[in-house]
Amino acid sequence: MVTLKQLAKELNVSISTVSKALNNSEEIGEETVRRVKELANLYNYRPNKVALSLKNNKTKTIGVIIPNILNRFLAKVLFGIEREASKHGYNIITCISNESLAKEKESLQFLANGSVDGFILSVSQESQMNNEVDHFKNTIKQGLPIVMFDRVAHDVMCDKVIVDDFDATYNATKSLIEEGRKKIVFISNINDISVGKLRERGYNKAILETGKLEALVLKIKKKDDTAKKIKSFYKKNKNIEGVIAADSSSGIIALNTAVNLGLKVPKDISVIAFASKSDSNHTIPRLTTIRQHAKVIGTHAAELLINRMQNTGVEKDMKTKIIKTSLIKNNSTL
Amino acid sequence: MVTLKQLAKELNVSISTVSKALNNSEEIGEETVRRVKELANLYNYRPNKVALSLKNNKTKTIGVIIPNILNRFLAKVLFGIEREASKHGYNIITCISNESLAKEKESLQFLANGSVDGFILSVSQESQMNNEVDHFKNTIKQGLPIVMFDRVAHDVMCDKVIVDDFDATYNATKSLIEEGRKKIVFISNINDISVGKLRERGYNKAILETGKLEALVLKIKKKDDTAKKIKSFYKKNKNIEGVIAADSSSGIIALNTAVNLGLKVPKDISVIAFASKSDSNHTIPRLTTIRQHAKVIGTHAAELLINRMQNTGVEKDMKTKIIKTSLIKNNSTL
DNA sequence: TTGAAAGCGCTAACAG
DNA sequence: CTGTTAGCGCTTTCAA
Repeated sequence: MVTLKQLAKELNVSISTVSKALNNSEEIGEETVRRVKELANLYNYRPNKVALSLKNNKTKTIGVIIPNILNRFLAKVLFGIEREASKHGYNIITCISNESLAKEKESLQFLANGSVDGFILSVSQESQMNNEVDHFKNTIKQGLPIVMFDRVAHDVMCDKVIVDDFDATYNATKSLIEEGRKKIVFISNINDISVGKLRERGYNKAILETGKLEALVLKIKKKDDTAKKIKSFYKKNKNIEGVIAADSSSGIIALNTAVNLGLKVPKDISVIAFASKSDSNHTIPRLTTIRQHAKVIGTHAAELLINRMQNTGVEKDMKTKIIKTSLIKNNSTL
Repeated sequence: MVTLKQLAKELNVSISTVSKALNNSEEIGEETVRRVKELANLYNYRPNKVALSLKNNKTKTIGVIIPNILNRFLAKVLFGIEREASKHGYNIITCISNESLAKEKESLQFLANGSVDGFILSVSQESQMNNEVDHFKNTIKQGLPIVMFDRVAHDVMCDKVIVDDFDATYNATKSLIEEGRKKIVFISNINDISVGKLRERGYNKAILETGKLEALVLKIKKKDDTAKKIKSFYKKNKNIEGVIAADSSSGIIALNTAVNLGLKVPKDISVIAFASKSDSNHTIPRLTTIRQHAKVIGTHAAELLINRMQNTGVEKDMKTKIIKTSLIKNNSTL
């Protein structure tokens, strides 16, 4: 990489002259500016980012810590973050916590040494289960803003972007009830994280409100064979007419298993799941989904953080944005 | 963030004393070391990463440029890269090219200003279609090593990690032939990228070798409705007995569509696809897959790059690692 | 119109 | 054993 020093030497002027010329300072003579720019172009000069960061005490870099990159929703949010950040001239450094509190802490520490100007993150499962939030609070105390999305820690004061999980399942369940479905089951493999619990509550409320239907919940553990579990559930509980799935995997498998057992979807049974467009393209009939608008969530998170970083913490009121889900009716519902 | 300066002031010693004490230099007195470390601990001192980068002229950061984070394979590779990099104390800065040449170039330029010590990337579709490689060559000429994975540019001299795409479909196709399948179709939605073409050739070779079977290729474009296209293909070409899919989406839809048309899988028709474990868990019967060991690819790519960066380009011979795929037989084949 | 110098935070050679 | 100084690449104030 060429430096100002080298350009200066070759042009027989001082470093500061070169710097000013490249930054279009009024101070420098027209001719000099021309010469400097010409040579800089020739050598494809780019100001050293590290030096600038040191000088300005900011890196124009965002640390993103996500629990699991293989989760399509989280990957999509990351996509949204990257796009928005990139638009504003920010880079993102990505760390994957793997749902582990230790890795989450470590990443936070590792980046809170001048590597980044702020964080966007979704809380790991382990942190949520242990209700551990000190590492977040410490980071914020150090002057590094955090924006949390989706799985947030409510007792940490920071900007947040969340989904209307409760309403989403409440409405989805009601829509099945309106179809005339009686035996509706809620299936989830994310019952130990905050959003999973909210989704279950939304379902429960809708069921309880009817005053006659009974709540049926099937919780799937990581180590379970989902297909087996759902199949045996269908066999034990005859005449299930509706499925609300808290995650795409459960939803897809619930649909396919129903078909496999000879049920007609949606004639005999309706299925709705939190899932993506591509998921619904992969089932026959196409899965009715609750869409979370992951990219939008990412965009908003990045926006909030960039604002916060630029207004150097002047506003102290923290915002929580709720991105409403949409119920996209495809062919797995009436 | 606390700096050496502040610690020095508070302790009434010089900055270099503090620095040396923290770095366990022999030069400093035991008592001083103790005092310094104590205060540093109290204030949770961390050496400023940016200052270190400037000083050492390296950032311990890897730039990763991937075409599409929503592609499960690529996301998995990213996971592998992150894990390996993290193990060696490296951070990763992620850019998403979105299959665009312009964005790829821009990301490369944007990071080649001291932000990163090297790159790991998979070539964007547009770059591959236009056979554009100058931006890679320039980056390497600037002294920044590149490791390419999966979609590589053969005429760029750099380390590479690839998959045995040709052999994978060749072997998969042969396994269907050995099952006694006659009408075997190759379905692909990635026909404009290098690996897609290799996969088609592997299939063709196996078919041609039989001397009697006929190659049948169904290419799907991004804008196509895959389900519709496959359905009408099945209807026009009666008695298809085997499917080799170059991508998971085509494979899943081919399987589901067959079932939907009343075919028995695998009795009437076998399906094999490049896909992940979770994909095969999402179909009934479970999809037989060609696994690419994406995480391993990521691990190797990171290893190669870290080696290259540490051996300051002494070895000039570039390595190409081939990660062999595995054919995992599930229930969509005999 | 140009240049010298200081400073961002750190390390390390050299001096005391 | 501790401190001074220079330097990484850059910007910016102040001096010429």
